[in-house]
Amino acid sequence: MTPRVRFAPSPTGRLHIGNIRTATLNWLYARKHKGTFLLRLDDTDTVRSTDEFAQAIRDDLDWLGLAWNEEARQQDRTARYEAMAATLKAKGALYPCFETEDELDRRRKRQLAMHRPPIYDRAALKLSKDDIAAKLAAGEKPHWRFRLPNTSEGRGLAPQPTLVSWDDLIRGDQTVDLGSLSDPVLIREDGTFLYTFTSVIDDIDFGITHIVRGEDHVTNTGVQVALFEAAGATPPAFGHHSLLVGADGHALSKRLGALSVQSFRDEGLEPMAVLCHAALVGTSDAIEPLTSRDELAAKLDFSKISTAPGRFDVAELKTLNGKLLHKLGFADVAERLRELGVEGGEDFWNAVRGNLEVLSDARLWWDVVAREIEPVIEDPKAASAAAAVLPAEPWGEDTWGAWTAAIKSATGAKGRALFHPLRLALTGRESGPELKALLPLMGRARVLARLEGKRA
RNA sequence: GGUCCCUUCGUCUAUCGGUUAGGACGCGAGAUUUUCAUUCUUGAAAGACGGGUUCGACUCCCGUAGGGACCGCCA
Repeated sequence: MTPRVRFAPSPTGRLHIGNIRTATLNWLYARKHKGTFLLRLDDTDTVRSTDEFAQAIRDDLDWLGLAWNEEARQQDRTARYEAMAATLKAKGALYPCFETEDELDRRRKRQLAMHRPPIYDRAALKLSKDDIAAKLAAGEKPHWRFRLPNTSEGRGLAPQPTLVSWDDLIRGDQTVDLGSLSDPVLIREDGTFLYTFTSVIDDIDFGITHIVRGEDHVTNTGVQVALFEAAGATPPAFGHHSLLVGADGHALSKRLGALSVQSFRDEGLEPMAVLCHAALVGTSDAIEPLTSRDELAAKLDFSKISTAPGRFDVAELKTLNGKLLHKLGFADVAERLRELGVEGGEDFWNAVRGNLEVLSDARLWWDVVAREIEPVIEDPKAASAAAAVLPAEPWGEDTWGAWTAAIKSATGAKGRALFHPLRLALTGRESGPELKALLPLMGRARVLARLEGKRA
């Protein structure tokens, strides 16, 4: 059976590192097993969902190179949800409730204050048919809860545990006690559906075989397994990866905006670096730069994902980005270099790639070899002495050695005292690629001008 | 208040009752670069705390502390 997996973001915001990790894991799984990757936009929250966010999510996935085979929007599927709801109501799996949100909220707070679990007491289950008819006649609108199976129903009885178990792809044996949970609301007072419900119906209809999502869903999974069964379907396999925490070890949720795909794009990071980091962070594998998605997919192994929270550090991502760039060949970047206004060829790329953190840094070095920079002259006399022995063109890879040997015999300077001033004069920078490789790309006129302290 | 998960070098982690506790990032050193960066080699560096179980515990159990998740008419 080829797997069918899905990534189901709600279009209420941009994709961020936490989302991307889920998306990447799912995509890689489909890729590795030649399965299908479905993008499902969970937009049942019509107040917060927007088309703009939906499009931004598509753009972000495109940028990451996570192509999807099929796409669905929950807003398009209400007819199907209504049909399933009718079936479940007929079975008695869904029951109407008339408490207001305020009332439920107050009740929860009271329970918490009394140090009791904030669980719905199933009061609506005690409503008689006449009670319900009267309320409906009075214009009251019900919301509908899913009656979790086999739990005790109050009446002074001690709650009985109702255990739902599954063999989690990532966490191993998992058990959720439905007896400690409220019957979830599946249909709002206004007749619209909630995620817990729509997600299960979609997963059934789209034939999803593996649900890989964050640890924040483990309790949901307990409920949803019961829902799958109530709907007469066999639950798929589940895998719950740990969530990410920040470099300080605390929850990421407050600063997700700064960790959005958009911000990674803005900073000039490589999609492949983001993918590698997203797939490898929080696993027992080393976080290393891989240049192909297939290589990454081959490494994917859910059992290697830690159940402890993963630590995400942007600095680490940037380091990874640099290491990835250092591995890339000219052909991999040629087009994007041109877009950056860098016209250098393979010689140029090979000379500078070891000094890049982001690709746009190449522009700096292109300015150094082919455009204008401000030289830094520490000692004008030494600079003119160097200029005096600058070899005639044509220049090649031996030019640097010949020139510096000539300067050394003329001035007696050696080591750092010889090279550091030359680097500053020729590049305006403290560090950079080997000058041996840079020099021939600069050309004699430019070098001479810079040695005179002129912008060139 | 309840339920669940987690805790090994600075960081991410391997180990699944007997190991010189391994790797990666970062850091230090050396080599290359007659400079720096890159690259390569190499070094230092760890089992939260307290109790058990056991011939023997990082590994199993209990407790404490710390971290994470959930307990929504959000997803």
